[in-house]
Amino acid sequence: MNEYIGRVKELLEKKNLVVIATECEVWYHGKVESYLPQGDRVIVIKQDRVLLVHQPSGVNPINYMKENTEHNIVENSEGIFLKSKNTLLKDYMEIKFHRIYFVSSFLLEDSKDIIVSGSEKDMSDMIYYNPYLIEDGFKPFSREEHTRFGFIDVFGTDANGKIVVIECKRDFADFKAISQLHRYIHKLVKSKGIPESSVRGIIAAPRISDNALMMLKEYGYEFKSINPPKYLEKYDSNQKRLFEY
Amino acid sequence: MNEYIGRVKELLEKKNLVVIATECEVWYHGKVESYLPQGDRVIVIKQDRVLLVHQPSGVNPINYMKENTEHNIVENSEGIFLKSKNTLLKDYMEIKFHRIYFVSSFLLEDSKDIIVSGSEKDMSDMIYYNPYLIEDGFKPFSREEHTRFGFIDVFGTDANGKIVVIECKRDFADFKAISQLHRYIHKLVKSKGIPESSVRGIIAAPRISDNALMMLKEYGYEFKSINPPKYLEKYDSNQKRLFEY
DNA sequence: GGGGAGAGATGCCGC
DNA sequence: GCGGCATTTCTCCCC
Repeated sequence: MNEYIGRVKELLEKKNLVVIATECEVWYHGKVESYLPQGDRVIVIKQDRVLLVHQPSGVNPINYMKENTEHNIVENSEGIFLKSKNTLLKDYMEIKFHRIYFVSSFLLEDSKDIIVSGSEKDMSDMIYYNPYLIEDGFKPFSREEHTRFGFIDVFGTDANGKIVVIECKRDFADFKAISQLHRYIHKLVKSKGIPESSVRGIIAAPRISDNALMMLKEYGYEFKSINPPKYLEKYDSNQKRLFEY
Repeated sequence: MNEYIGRVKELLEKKNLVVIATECEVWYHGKVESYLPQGDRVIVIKQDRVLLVHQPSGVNPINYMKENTEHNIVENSEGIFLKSKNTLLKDYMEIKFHRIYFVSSFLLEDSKDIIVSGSEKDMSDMIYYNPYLIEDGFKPFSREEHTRFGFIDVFGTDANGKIVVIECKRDFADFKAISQLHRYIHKLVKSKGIPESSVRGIIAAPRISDNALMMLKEYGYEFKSINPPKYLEKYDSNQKRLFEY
């Protein structure tokens, strides 16, 4: 274990990315307090001083420290510890190592960013550039607008000159989406002195929950079933392979 | 690289936890589509067949596959790939390996669960058992109650027999907390035919945002500044160590 | 399984 | 830094 600990110390100083498989205990003190009893875990310390503690299963880390955390190995009569402190966020972690299975490391280069398609923003873009998806005569004049009455996905007018406020959801629209739409329209009506009858509210989403539909009808809003766009090439399920980019 | 790939294949079959440091490209197709250009990453495949792709920095994985995903190494004229498929969730990932820096592995034993204190539930428990924290004469009669008018944190009566509905927030209370409280009270008043004037709404949180405070005053509710409890022993910042549990 | 709500949510952007 | 909001949110619990 001492060789491993020496190696970890050295790697932490070099600011390498370090992976440790270990049997350990973990204490955390910050917004909450937590204690993780002795057991097998994988610890990753990244080059930006992020620390992740992963259980043998599950997607999310069971404990973590955010970027720019200080990490120090401390050996004393009670055992061998990794003590971590984030002064800015005022949180602390302490890991007691009982056994170390392996230590791996490498200096990774900063990576490129991910390109994602099919988000809510892509949906509002799609509607903005293809207004017929809502209805004939719909004229959008802004999207993703931060106004003093809130953040509106798509904003425009219909064939009869009525104001149209559209709230997009990439998946199910629930009652929260309706109250979000209602809040925008309420503030809009109040601040501009427009009669409520000249504003239409539309939820654009693939589907809507029963509760949300009820709430929507109460407010006199409309639902338009629209799927989020996927610009990237499709996975070819016959060939079981992904496509050239 | 071929040795590494052979090792990964073997380890995937043995269902070990595998850590790979690699220069790679990643495609994902599921609820969204994404493409991650060539760069350095750390890949973790867990024993429950979870796959994580981590950038050299940041807390969250940039791509992931959930539990029970199938993973297969595929070598063809286009290169060496890890192809992953989750039939249940209908999502797919493809990783093209350009270089492999290291491969590590170990068979970890399932770990114990974490113990957390300082959550919203702990807060409602604390208020339930220490009602004077709200005010003298407050008598709670339920907590964390799922009712047909919603999920109420603490429910009780005050010294004058008025009904008290308390919504707890472990951190800042924002306008959503107020509308949540309003929704409960509105439904309660409607379903029980109680006059609105005989129900008091209280937000219990360490702090409240300006917007939320305005909204709270409009509805005639009250704010009580309360911190979430932390039962576990405190981190001693002088001694820089944690304590016996 | 859907629905409602919390989370050490995280992360992004705008003011 | 706060605010408002999306997220392959995740997770839990109830109906």
